[in-house]
Amino acid sequence: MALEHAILVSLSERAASGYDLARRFDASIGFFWPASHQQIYRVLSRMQDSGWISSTVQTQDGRPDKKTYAITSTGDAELDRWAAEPSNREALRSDFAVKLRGFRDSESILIDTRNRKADHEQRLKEYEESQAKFYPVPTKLTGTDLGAWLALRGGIHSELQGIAWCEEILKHLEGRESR
Amino acid sequence: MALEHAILVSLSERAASGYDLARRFDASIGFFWPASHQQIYRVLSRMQDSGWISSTVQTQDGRPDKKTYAITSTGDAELDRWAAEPSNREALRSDFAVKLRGFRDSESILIDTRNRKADHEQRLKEYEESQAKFYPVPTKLTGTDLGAWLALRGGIHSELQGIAWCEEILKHLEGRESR
DNA sequence: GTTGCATATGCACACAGTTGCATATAATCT
DNA sequence: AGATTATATGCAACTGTGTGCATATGCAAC
Repeated sequence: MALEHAILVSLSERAASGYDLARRFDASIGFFWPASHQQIYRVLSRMQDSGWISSTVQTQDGRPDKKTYAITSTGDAELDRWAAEPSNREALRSDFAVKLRGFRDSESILIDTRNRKADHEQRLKEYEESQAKFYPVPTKLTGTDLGAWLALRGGIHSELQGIAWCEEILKHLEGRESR
Repeated sequence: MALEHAILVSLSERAASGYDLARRFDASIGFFWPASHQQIYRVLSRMQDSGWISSTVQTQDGRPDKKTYAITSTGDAELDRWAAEPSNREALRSDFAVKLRGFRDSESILIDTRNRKADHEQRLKEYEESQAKFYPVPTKLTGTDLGAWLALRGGIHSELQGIAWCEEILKHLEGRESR
C-alpha cells in the first residue's frame, strides 16, 4: 500500500497522466519507489475506484488522448492519514550480500563489485546534479522543498555508503589476489 | 529467485531443518535476506523438487520429528552458477523517503526519524557484536569467512549511513521547530 | 491442571511486483 | 516508403512475499 501514496504525493504536486507519472517515477519519486507504467496504470484505476483521484480525458492533436488525474479531497485526507502513520523500516534485502556471504568465486565477486561501484557513482552523480539544480541553498528551504531535499540527501548518503562498501571489498579482495 | 540461493548458502555451511533455517534467517543470513518460516518451508519443497537439496526425517524424543535438508551436488552446481552470474543492483524502495518527499506533518516525521535512528543504532549494535565475536582479527580472514565478514561490513556501513541521514534530518527539522 | 513457550511443519489467501504482450497516433529519421 | 522513436493506455500470467490459520509434542512455570 505504498505505491498509492507515492502517486498521491506526486499528484499533490501536480496533476498528471499515467504516462507523465511513469516518467516522473523514472526521474524523481522513483528514486525512492520504482514503478513501471503497467503498475502505475493498474494502481491509478484502483485509486480512482477508491475516490482518491479523479480523471478528465483530454483530446490532444498530434498525440493520443490523455487521461489526466488529479488528487481529490478524499485523496488528500488519505495522504494526511498516511503521513501521520509511523513508517515501518524497510528491510535490507541484498542479493549481493548473500553472494558475498556464500563466497564461491573471488573473481566474479570482484567483477560484480566494480560494476556496483560504477553504478553507485553514476547514481550519486545524478543525485548531486539534482541537488545542485533544485536545492542550491539548502539552509533556505522550507516545507515541501525541505522534505524533498532531505529525501534526496538520503539517496546521496545511500550511494556514498555503497561506494565505501565496494571500496572496502576491493581493498581486501584485490589485496588477496596479488599476493 | 534469491531466497533459494540464500538457503543454499546456509545449507552449504551446515545441513538443517526448516525450523533451523528460520532461526538462522532471524540471526545471520536473514540480515541480508529476511524470510518467514512459512516462506522457507514452501521454498524448501520447491528446491527438493528441483533436486537441489535432499531430506531425511529424524525422529527425536521429547520433540516433534524433524526433516533435515542437505545440499546435493546439483544444488552445489546451482550455487556455483548463481555465484558466477552478475548480481543486479537492488533498488532503493523507501516508504520513509516517500513520506519525506511528500512532507505533510513535520511532527510525525520527527517521531518517525527518532524511531528509525534508534532502530539503526540497535541493529548496528547487533552487527558490531557479531563482528567482535566472529571476526575479531579481520586481516587474517580467508575464503568464506572473509566473504561473510565483508557482508557484515555492508550491514554496518548501511546502519551508519542510516544514522547519519536521521541525524541530518533531525538537525534540519528540530532547528526549524525551535525557531 | 492449565497456561504459555519452544520445537516443528505446513496450507491458503491476499497483495505486490515483474514481464510479456497488445494497440494506437504521429513525428522524425534514413 | 519504411523504420524508429515518443506519446499514450492497458491486459494477463507469473512470481514472490506477507499474514493468518492449523496442528502436534513436551517442558516449565504458576
